[in-house]
Amino acid sequence: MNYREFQKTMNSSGEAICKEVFLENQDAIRIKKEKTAVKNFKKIFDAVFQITYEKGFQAMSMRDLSSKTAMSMGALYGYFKSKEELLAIIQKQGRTMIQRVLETFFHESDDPVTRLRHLIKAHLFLSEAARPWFYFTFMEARNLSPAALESVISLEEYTEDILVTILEQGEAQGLFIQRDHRLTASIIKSMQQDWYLKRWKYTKRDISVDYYADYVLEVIERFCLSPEAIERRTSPEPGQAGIIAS
Amino acid sequence: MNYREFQKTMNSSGEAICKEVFLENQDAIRIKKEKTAVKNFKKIFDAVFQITYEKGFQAMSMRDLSSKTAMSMGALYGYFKSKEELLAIIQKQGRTMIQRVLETFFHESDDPVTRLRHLIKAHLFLSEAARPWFYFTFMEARNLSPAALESVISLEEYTEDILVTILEQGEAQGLFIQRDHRLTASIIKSMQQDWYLKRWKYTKRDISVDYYADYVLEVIERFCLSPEAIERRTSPEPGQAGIIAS
DNA sequence: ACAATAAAAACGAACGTTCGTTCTATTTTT
DNA sequence: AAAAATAGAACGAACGTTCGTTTTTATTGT
Repeated sequence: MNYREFQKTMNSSGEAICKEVFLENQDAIRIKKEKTAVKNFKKIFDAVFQITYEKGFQAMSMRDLSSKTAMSMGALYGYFKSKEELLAIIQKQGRTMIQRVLETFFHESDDPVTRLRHLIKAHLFLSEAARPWFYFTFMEARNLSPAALESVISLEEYTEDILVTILEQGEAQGLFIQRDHRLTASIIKSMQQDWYLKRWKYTKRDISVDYYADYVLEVIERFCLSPEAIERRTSPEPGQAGIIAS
Repeated sequence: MNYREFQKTMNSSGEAICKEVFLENQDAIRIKKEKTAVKNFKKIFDAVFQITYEKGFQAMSMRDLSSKTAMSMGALYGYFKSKEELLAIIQKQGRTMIQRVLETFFHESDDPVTRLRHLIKAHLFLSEAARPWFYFTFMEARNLSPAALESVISLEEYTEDILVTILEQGEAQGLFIQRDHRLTASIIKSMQQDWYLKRWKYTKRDISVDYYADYVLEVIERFCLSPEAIERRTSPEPGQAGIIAS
């Protein structure tokens, strides 16, 4: 799987997310018609991501948001009760979206090795396709209420748990070396995170997400794979290890 | 080298940094006597780190800072010209401190392999000893002026350059495999960064910086070291590779 | 040793601005 | 003409910053 293939399986525009936001918060917002709500939620989210990427959410004023979206203050407040709630809505929707996609990719294969590959790639590709959501979730977590912050932490632990499970299964089947799997998972996550936190760097160097994903996989497999698993590696997916210097 | 040894080579308290801040900005601040300035700069920095860790710098009001430091508003403004300048001072001082320490560790050994080990460890240990400075430098970079932001980026690139240099030297000597060294350096940095960005996670799991450093080294060496270098590895420093499952 | 005096530092109320939010009049859509 | 959505002026609270005053510290003269 490469990024192009991944994109096809996703509804690329954020329209579906906006629709879900509308349906979930329908009682708390003033706008009645779905079409209007979805259109303007998209406008609002895009503007928030744009402004926030440069200044942070706290530094973004409602007047900034008003002028970027070309909506009046009164119009904006038809879509959320307060600035704090707007933050909470974005954070929550981002998290559920991420969690949902990762879950589908977890239940896709049986072999631990290919399962690990798919999951690492899926996570990276998703963070590429929905970069603003990932960046926002990470950088603006501080401003959340304690309860919401708990959810952020539990998502971090949840995604690690999935990786740990795979690594343990793999070890039981003799495919992975005995390691501190939890820490390995942490390290995998740190490399995934770098992709969307330092995106400017990789853009500048013309590094594609496919290239990056293969590199990360190579690092992890060199570290985790047992000698038997390495033997097996070259034949089933020949194009996979294209990075290794020939 | 472990963390305890590293700490001894550093002046642990931030007093030296505060003194330098005083001397560098002496013309811009109202306070005349070094002793008073140093004492209160330390109080101010500690308070800023504490408040900022929870809310971010923008969300911190000068009244927050006033009550946390137990200094009046008027007193505070004797130490910096504006809130923005306070941010710039902390950022700049943090960067020069980091750069200075890393430079000394770069010129410490000849062999690329031990040089790489020392540098990775030094970076991790420094981020442990001066965690608030690292965290602040990363998280509050957004609020900087374009010129100051350029400095942040150039420090990121500088530290990567050092790693790339070592990896290239090592490859020339047949100690490292041919790789995309720049990307390897990026990945090393991402793991180092995780240590201070997600410190709460590692604290919760009782993972020491020594343990983490050895784990990172093992990941990188498995990925980079040539077969000859691996052969050599067990004899010169026997205690080094204690992580590998026996 | 001790007032008297000058210098340094701290204080905190007050200023103008900007913030998030509200509300009613108006426009647009159905 | 009824309902839905937008406009933008207005509000009090909170912001960063200033400044005249008070308190603390250091220096001087006797």
